[in-house]
Amino acid sequence: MLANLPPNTVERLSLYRRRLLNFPFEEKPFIHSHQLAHLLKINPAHIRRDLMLMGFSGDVHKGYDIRKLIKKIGQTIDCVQVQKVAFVGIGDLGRTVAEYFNNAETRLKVAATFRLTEEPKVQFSDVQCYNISKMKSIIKKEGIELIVLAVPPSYAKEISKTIIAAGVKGILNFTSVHLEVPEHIYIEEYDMISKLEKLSYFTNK
Amino acid sequence: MLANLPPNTVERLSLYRRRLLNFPFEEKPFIHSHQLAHLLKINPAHIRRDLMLMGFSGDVHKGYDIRKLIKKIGQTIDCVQVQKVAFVGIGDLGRTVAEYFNNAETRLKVAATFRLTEEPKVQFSDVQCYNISKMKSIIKKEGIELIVLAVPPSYAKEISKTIIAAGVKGILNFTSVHLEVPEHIYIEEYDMISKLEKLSYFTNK
DNA sequence: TTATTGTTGTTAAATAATTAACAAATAAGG
DNA sequence: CCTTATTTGTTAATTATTTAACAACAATAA
Repeated sequence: MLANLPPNTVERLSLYRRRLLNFPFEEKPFIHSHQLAHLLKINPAHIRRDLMLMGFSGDVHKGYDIRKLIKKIGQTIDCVQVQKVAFVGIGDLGRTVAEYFNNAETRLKVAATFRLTEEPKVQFSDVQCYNISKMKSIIKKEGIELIVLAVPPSYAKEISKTIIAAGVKGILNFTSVHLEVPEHIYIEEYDMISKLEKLSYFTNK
Repeated sequence: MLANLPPNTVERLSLYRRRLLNFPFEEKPFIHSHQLAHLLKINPAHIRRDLMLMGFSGDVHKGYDIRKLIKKIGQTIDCVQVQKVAFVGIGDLGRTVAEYFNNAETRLKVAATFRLTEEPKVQFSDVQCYNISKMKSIIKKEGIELIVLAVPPSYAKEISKTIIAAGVKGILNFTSVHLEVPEHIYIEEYDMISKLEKLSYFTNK
C-alpha cells in the first residue's frame, strides 16, 4: 500500500493487472512497455511512468517481468485486509465484477447484493442477495466497507443515509443524485446520463 | 451545437441542465453561480467559466435566467436530430436513464434494449426489449446510433463486432474488454473494476 | 572489439483542467 | 448623489495529466 499515487495512475495500475492476468505469461513471462500500451491503446510513456511511480523496474532488454509486476501492483494498490463490497440495486451488471474479484487474487470481495424488490434470490454463486430492508444489519455483520449504489433516484437519498449510518468507507455512486456524505467517506461519481450526452456531443462533431 | 468545448465542460453542462430541470424555476427564475455550484458541490468559477465558453451571459445582480440557460445548454450540447440509444445487456440500471431521456426535452431517446437471455420482455414503458439475435436488424431499422454495452466479457468482442457492423457512431463500454473499433467510432470506457480498486485505494490511505 | 539497435528510467515539455483574482457593473441604502 | 456590497465575465495562476525526449545501458551482429 504505497501512498500518494495520482488517482489516474491507480486506475491504470488496476487495468494493467487485469490485462496481464489475462496474458499467457507462462509462455511469455516478459512484456515491453509498448506491447502493453498497444493492448490497452494508451501511450507507452504512460506505462513506464506509472511503473516508475510504484518503484518498479524492468529489464532494459527483456522488458517487465509480468509475474513480478502483477505482484507489485497488488502490493501497491490492494489493501492489507480483505475489503468487502456490496451492490445495491445494480442487478446483473455486477456479476462480472463479482466474478473477477471473487476469483482473482485481489483483496476485494463482493459479499452481498441488495434488491429493492421483495423476493430475494441468489443472484450468482457465493454472493447472497438480500432484500434492502436487511441492508444495515448485513453491512455491519459482514463488515462491508464499499458500496456500489445504483438505485432509482427517488430512493437514493434515503438509502444512502442508511449506508452511511452503517459505517461504510466509500461509495461508487451510479445514481444521478448528489449525495450528502461526511468528509471521511470517499465518493466516486458515475453519471450515465452525462456520459451519454457527452458521447452524443462528440459523435456529432 | 457549438464546437470545440472541452470534454469535461460538456459533461458538466449536462449536469447543470439536469439539476436545473429539477429546480423550482417557476417561483425562482434566476440562480447565481455560487448557488448552482453549491447544489452540485463544485467550484462557482467552474460554472461561470463553462457558461462563458457557451457564450451565455447572466445578469450581474439577478444571476442566470434558468429557463434561458436550460435552452442554451440544449442548443449547445444536443444534436439537431433525435439520436437513438440502445442498451445491450444492461438490465434494470438503464431504467432511470431511459426515463430521463424519454421524458425530458432532450434529443436523446432510448429506443430499445437487448437481452442475452432467451425470453424477451418489455422492460419499461415505451422501451421495447428484444433478444440479442434481433440486434443488428433493429439497430438498422430504428437508426440507433449510440450503444450502452454491458454484457459479460466473453460475449463482448463478438457483440461489439455486430454493433459496429450495424453502423453505430458511439459506444459507452461497461465491459472490461478493450474493443477494437475503427477510427470514426467514438468510444467511452467505463470500467467498474478499476473504479472499485481506485475507491479501495483511496479509502485506505 | 566496436558499432548498431532497441528499451528502460527519468526529466522536461506540452497540454488540459481547475481555481483564484479582480475589474466592471449596478442595485440598494443611506 | 455617493458609498457599499455583490456578482458576473474574463484573464491569469495553479495544479494535474499526458506526452516527448533522451541518456544510459546491454545485447547482438559486424
